[in-house]
Amino acid sequence: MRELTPRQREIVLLIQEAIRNNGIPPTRAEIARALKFRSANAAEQHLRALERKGAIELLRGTSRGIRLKDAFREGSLRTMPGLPLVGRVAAGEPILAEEHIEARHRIDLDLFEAPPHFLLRVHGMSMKDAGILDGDLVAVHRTSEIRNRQIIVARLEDEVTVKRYRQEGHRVWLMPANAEFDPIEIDLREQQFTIEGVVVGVVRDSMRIR
Amino acid sequence: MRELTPRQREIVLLIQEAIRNNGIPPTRAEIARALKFRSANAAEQHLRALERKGAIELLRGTSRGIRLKDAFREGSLRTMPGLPLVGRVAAGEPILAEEHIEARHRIDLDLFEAPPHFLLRVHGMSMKDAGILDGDLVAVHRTSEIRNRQIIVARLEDEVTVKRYRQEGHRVWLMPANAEFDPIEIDLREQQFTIEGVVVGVVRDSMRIR
DNA sequence: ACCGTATGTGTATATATTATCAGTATGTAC
DNA sequence: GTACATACTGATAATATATACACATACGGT
Repeated sequence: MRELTPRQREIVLLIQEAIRNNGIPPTRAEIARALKFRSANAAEQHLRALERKGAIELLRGTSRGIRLKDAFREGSLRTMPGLPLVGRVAAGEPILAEEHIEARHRIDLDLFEAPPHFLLRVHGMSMKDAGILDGDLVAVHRTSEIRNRQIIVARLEDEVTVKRYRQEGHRVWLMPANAEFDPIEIDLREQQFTIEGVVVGVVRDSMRIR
Repeated sequence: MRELTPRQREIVLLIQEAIRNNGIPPTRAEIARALKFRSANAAEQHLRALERKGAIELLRGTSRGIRLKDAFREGSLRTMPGLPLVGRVAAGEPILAEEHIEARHRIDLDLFEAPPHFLLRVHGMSMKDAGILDGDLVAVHRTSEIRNRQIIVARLEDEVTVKRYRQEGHRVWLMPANAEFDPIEIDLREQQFTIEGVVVGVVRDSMRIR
């Protein structure tokens, strides 16, 4: 999508404001009035340009038929169903299978350093020293590009696990953050091993006394 | 506000759906079409009734000028400014003073066991063993009703601190969750001590390698 | 020099939409 | 029994709105 011009950004802001304040998008005449155009057609031209650039969608023959595209819609949280919360994952099934989705939670995505794609409930205390406790939710960004020492979500023989990643050549260690647990060593040439994503955040939803 | 009739509820649902799907409220004719009225005036009459009952507001002389009142608006998250994120708090100032609010973050409130009122950035490692690390955000529910062993946000001589609470008579201990730190003992008869709230959750927004 | 895009003015028109008037029918509160 | 809200049909007037067409200026790229 090409960049919007300053004037075009003003139009988008105006549309957002109208929706926020009045609950309805503006008419061409209202846009013209707000920006002191003497002709409503100036607004029409701007809207056409914004549609060409993919910022909005115009519903033909419909009054106030201006729809902001996702990237320009405010509070996309509202329309967003929310991040799926994945509980226990059964053997052999994809991690985001509908059956595993216990709930959906809406969270500002820009709270995290990379946008999470789902939340996963962690079982066990193997990452205790990294501040990830039993029952915590980890926010996971799906990617296979990971670096050493990042905390990742991996799948090892149908078991989903959260560990710190370390690789040297064809050998991978999944390092717990708890002295009571032992590292898991994997030989990439021999073993089935899938990286589901990288942990970008933690949400603890219960402060039960431990 | 009087109860809505079943038919009136249908109209409200239709308006919500139109806003959700198209981004704009429906016209009288569109309502009539959807509900198979043969006259748009039926829709008009329903809208007038809904306005009398306070469910909607009609903008006169405005196409699609239907505004849902708060109680009927979906996704109130959208209009919600979000939880204030409180950074360092200066001495002598209220914790929620505007100057301390670094940002606002929208999070489903029902994610936590009690609705949080604000987020507070934690400094230091004194609660490490409770899974609260330096830089974490704690979700705080403002209340002064607290029980022993709960993790609370307190203010001690203009210092804001997160600790586990323990009280016996007029003596209070603020217990760190880290052997390297010492408990803080307070005599309620002598010292200034304010409870800002109870920690109901934790959000870690950066997984920097520690 | 010429073209495309951005940014407008000004006029006109078809149509989308609100709004009002005149009815019909049903239930319910008083 | 009669007032009043609900739940519609049907028609029409008034106006709100989208959209097309003609024209102007400025600016950057080729």
